[in-house]
Amino acid sequence: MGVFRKTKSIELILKEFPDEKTAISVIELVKRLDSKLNKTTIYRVLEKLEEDGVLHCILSNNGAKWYAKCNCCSKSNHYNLHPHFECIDCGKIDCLEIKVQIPTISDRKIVSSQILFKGTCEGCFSLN
Amino acid sequence: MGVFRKTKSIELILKEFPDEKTAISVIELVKRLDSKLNKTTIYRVLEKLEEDGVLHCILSNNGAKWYAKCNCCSKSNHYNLHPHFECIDCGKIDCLEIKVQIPTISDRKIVSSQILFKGTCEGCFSLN
DNA sequence: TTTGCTATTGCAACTAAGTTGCAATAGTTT
DNA sequence: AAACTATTGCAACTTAGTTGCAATAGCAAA
Repeated sequence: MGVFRKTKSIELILKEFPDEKTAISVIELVKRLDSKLNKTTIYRVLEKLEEDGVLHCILSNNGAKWYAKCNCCSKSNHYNLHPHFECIDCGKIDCLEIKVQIPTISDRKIVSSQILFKGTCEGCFSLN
Repeated sequence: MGVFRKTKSIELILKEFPDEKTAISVIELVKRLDSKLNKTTIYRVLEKLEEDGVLHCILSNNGAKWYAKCNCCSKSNHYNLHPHFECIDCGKIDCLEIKVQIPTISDRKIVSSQILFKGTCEGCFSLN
């Protein structure tokens, strides 16, 4: 793809991503923009933004889709090897700026990875 | 839970797991056992077997649930830190017998992880 | 500014994974 | 054999995500 028109939908959706670390679930996005955009549009715009290297997709522990801004991706090469963190208390997911060593395995070729750590986030951690 | 009765359902479902490495998707399991078991039963038995440390659950790249036999879990402590591998050619998922270094992050406490590598598996690798 | 092209959107209907409530069935213990 | 209750099957439901199509709206050229 790549025929990018500056539409209201793209603007509204991107406005929901405040920084490069915080992810938002599609469900939350559909709820927030319910009065302004159709859910089909939201799904389609997210898909396109992912293809174009603007957002990347994360699967939460229960299988729901979350999205976050990319800060080092290109259209052709999604740098999706950074790990994510899901808080088991508040449920939020964010990107971790650390690298995890990808192993080499004989007879197999690893081309990408999906790493989700679960635990207690900063906010919930300090509440205890 | 833990009130384990030796039922036909448990026997039939466990029979589908040939070894400790190969995972099966719930969808595949429902298809295979369609004539013998109701899908509700399958979901419920899998959930219980997971709680009891007999099986563990893996999320595939598209969010579908897969299960595989545990070989070092207990009821109270699921050892689910081993990574999994999903083949982008044939789609199969299996368990990797390697350890991945879990990092420490300040202000957060990691209690579990979910690591999925994607690429080409042994079988598909040798076909190319 | 207007026209025309076509990417994008909204709508309604659909698909499919997974869940729920309840009555019937079948392990297990006495 | 009887009784207790965990387990199962069924049907109906929930909900994330998809599809087809007609209407709309960016954008470029005239």
